[in-house]
Amino acid sequence: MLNITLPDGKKLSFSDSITGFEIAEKISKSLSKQALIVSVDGQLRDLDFKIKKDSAVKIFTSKDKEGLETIRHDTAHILAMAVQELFPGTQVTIGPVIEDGFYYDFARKDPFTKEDLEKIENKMKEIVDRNEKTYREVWKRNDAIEHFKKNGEIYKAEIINSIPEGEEVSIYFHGKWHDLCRGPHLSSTGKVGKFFKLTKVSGAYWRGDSNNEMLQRVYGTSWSTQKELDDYLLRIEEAEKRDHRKLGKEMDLFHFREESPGSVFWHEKGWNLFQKLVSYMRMKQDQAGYKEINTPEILDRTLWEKSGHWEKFGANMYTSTTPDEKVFAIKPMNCPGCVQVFNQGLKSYRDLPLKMSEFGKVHRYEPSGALHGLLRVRAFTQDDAHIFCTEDQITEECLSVTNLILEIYKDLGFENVILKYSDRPDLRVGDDSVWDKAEAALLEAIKESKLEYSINKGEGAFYGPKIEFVLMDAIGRDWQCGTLQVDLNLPGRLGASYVDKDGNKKIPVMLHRALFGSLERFIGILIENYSGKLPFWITPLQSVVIPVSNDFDEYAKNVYEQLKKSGISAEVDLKNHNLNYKIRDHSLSKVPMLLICGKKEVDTNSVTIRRLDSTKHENMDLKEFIKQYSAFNKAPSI
RNA sequence: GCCCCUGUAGUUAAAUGGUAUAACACAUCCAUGGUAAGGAUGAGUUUCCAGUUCAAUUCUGGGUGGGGGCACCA
Repeated sequence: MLNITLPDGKKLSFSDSITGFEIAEKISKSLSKQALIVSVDGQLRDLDFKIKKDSAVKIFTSKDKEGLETIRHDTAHILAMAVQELFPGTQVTIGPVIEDGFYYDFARKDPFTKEDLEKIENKMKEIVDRNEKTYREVWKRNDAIEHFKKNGEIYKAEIINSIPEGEEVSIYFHGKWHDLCRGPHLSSTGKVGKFFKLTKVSGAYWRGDSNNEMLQRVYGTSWSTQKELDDYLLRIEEAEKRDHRKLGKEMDLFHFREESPGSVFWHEKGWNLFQKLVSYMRMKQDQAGYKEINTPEILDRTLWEKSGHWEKFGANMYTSTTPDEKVFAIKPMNCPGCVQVFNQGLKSYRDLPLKMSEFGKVHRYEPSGALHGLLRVRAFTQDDAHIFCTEDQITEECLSVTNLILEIYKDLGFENVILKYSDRPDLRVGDDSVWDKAEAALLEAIKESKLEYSINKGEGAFYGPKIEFVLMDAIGRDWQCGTLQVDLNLPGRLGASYVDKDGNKKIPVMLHRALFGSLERFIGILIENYSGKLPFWITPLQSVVIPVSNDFDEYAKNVYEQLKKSGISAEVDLKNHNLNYKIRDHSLSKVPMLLICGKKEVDTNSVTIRRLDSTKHENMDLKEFIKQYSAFNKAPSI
């Protein structure tokens, strides 16, 4: 007698062993058609897995995450089958499911071309039509290793070798083709359907290690219906439309050029946006008790040696040798400079916590392949601050930083924030006992903040553990921005101290924090989040005054002058073009408000507002307009 | 840095072993227009360095930039 418990609590009894498929059949005919895999006591299994003891069973269809992931996993196998049929001698390695799809890494001398992808895709569809039956076998480890070695699959043999002793080595067959795989899989290749597409090819290191050889990775996406596939492809297209590199060009915000890869040439409007963010943050930080400072961009090599940067960060540093052969480094971080400001003059425990902020421009020699528009550059401005405090103050200061960050994100329209906590990396400075303390204090602050957090093992900075603030944008992508790091190492290395109550010198704790992280990067994120239609108060060009014809140029100029005085940014468009042309022109560059001036407006001393993405006309008295909109010209929390 | 793709006016693209085309933008002129492109005229271009060739923007190699990934990371 065998008792099966279903997720709704219902129990079914069977006399003998039973498979998931048979249970599904028992429940309903339609379920048996839709069933893809099962879980038995929480373990995902094939539909034909023989259940021999009392178990809790759940049946998954394509509507479940587990079902869809299995479809993707199977599509990856079919990809590997197709590649090996078309290109004999190609070795298979791994082919996992990823967000929205899957990939498979192959070892092959010749690279796959775009045409190859098409051929492979057609072959995959053929394999689905062949509807090859899937079955699972468990092999002895050594037999499996021998078998794959004999077939020239040295990567597979290596993978089997690294499977822990005692774990089953399962081999899945789709017809004759077979692969080492944990499973589970659909019962046949036909079950996968044809709602997939191969999206790109790229290189990828074997086992993710850049010391290893490079394999060829084929990416694909796979869904359970044509509509889901179409929706996904549309979503990708929509995301491309908000690419900040494209919008930055269209909106005339910035550009890059060959003479300085990874460094931004800010145009007037982009720089205006940049400055609006800076002055907003100055105001917020001033309210929160920060003192703004500024330190040199170029500092002597010896300081970087003392701080540990020369050794641990040297590969990313720009250096400069002067005519008299002295070596300086262009700062990749602001911290050593800030500590020097702290070191100047004697500090008392009464001065703590001392919060020093700096909009510091740093340069880092990033690997060329990492550069990506504003999101990853070689020269960027950190909205940095260093908080010198006592060990007892760490938790409280961390909490106040967290609150400031959340407030600022909210002002800019990001309310969905999670934390990532990273502890000690392999490459680090300082004793483990010091790390123990720093990690504990930071973790305590996180717990008190009550925010959701995840742990990244070994991802901390070389001088201390850190929290990263990750925000979610309008289309669900997450971006790492702010960071908060506890540092019990640098102040000691650089000789920072304060006089404590008892008259003895003590070494302060230093917290490093950045709110947006990099202004450049944050602007990129803002542009993508808003598709270029930024909140009014940070929009660089808020209005353009357009006369209906030259007859109204004087009035339009007058309106423009008044707007400028009120702090609303404006241009007046007196070019030889008609109204339609100008509306199109400024709409494409995403000016939120166009102010149309003709006879009617002159007569009533008013403007007609035409908003971006609206064809409504709204006539408003000019004084009233200025009063209303200059009030909107600041952050929500100010 | 590694793998693949790629570099043509300000921008987006087209074409070619005999130095190149269009649209938009720009300039001048005409038109003076009420909510997403009015018309005419004009000026402007093959990423750099080698090689092959009578001839290279085109073919080959390299540098460099850009893109998609990997690795790295704010």
